[in-house]
Amino acid sequence: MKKYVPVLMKTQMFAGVGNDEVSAMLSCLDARLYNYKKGEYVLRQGEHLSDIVVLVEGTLHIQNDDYWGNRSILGQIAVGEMFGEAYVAPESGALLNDVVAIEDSTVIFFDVRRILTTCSSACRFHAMVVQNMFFAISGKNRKLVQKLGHMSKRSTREKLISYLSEEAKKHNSATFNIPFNRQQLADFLSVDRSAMSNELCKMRDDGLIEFDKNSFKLL
Amino acid sequence: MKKYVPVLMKTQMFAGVGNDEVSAMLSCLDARLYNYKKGEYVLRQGEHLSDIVVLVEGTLHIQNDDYWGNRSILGQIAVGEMFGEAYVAPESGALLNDVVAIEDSTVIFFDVRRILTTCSSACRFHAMVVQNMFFAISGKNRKLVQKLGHMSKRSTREKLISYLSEEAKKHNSATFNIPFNRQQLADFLSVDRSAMSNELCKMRDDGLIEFDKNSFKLL
DNA sequence: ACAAATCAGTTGTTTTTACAACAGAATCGA
DNA sequence: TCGATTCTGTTGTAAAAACAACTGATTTGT
Repeated sequence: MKKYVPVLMKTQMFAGVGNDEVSAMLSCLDARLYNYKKGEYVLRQGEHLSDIVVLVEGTLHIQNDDYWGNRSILGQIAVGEMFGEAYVAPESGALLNDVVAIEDSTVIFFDVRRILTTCSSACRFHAMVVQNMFFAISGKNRKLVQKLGHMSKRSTREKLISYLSEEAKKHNSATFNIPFNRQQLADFLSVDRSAMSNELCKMRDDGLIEFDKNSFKLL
Repeated sequence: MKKYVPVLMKTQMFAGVGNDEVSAMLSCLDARLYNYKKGEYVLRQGEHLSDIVVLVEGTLHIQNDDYWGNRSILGQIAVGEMFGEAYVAPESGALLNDVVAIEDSTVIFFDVRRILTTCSSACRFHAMVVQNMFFAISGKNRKLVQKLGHMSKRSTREKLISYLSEEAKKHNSATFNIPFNRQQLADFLSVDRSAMSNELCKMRDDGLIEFDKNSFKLL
């Protein structure tokens, strides 16, 4: 376990916590290390979870199979990222997705109750971890709400307007660069790339926006 | 402030905390009470927030104006609900929405750092509040991810398949009732009601599902 | 520097969705 | 109970998006 302390130190969860403190907290947080071979399941749909999990080696996929067996990959988890935090609330019910190792992987499970219940003064940094976790989920929440705001628009143009307006607000300027190329933006907004490209040009023709590559200007 | 302790006790934030304890914690959490007349802004786009806010009287709307001034109402906040929790992380940047009182309203602001930094032993229930907050936002997260999973599907049929599959998993059964009528389900999935109704019937004709009112069965 | 790969825009066709308008069934209220 | 309202399904039409295929521009790697 000690081997992975440097990895843990770089995670959001342990941001600002020193090497020795992380080591000291491992037992206090009931950290358990597990290895998975490529193809093995880390978490299964239907299971109940009361741990927050951090990937310290390898790569994982979050997968979803619908009732008729169609599989879709919802996301990829890279080293240092945490998952499971959305399912740890007592009332959250069973997991609805699978988490699978797509290469040999190692994860560390942390009991959420041990995280949230500050223990003896032995771990002075415990409160810091709680804050880190809270802000991490809070930030995730914000991103989800924002994305949902765009996605809930019916037309491609409305989605673009929603997204671009928000970027302008974030940058506090009508001119800004976006962190996506066209395909990525289309994927982000769940629309067809060529249709979106087409719509962007129409919006330019209508005098709503100007753009050049990743640089946009709202008029 | 004391007047609203019974309201606070019913909130997710203070679940399981007794009357006297809530009262005692108000100062420890730096609770500040504000009144707003109908039409006044509780929070404004562009502001920075480091408080979690609980509505104790009235009704609020979360509004969003795009760059060209088109307003959309993202949601309504009822008595006992909290908001702002997605923006309290230090790195979250400015608010992107407005919160407006649509009738005379009263809210209580709680400094998030005071919540997360457990104080002296005076408030034994402080840890409980931290847990409550954590689970609340974690649960919100889960709902958002799930909804996003449906919304990211391109066609109405795929959205329905995604939603119905998930309901089946939740109920652990191929037969279940949904908590929406047709219009509400259409709004939830951001599609047209009549088109959705049409698609549901096609899915029935294709032998995928059976349904009667709110009761569905996957085949 | 050059070939290969990636990226952005364009066009035409097909499919899907939104929209509007309506009808029958179910529900609600007086 | 009766009228009004709400809910659900149906249909036709218009609008929009997806899809496929292609072009030229830009970037990348050797």
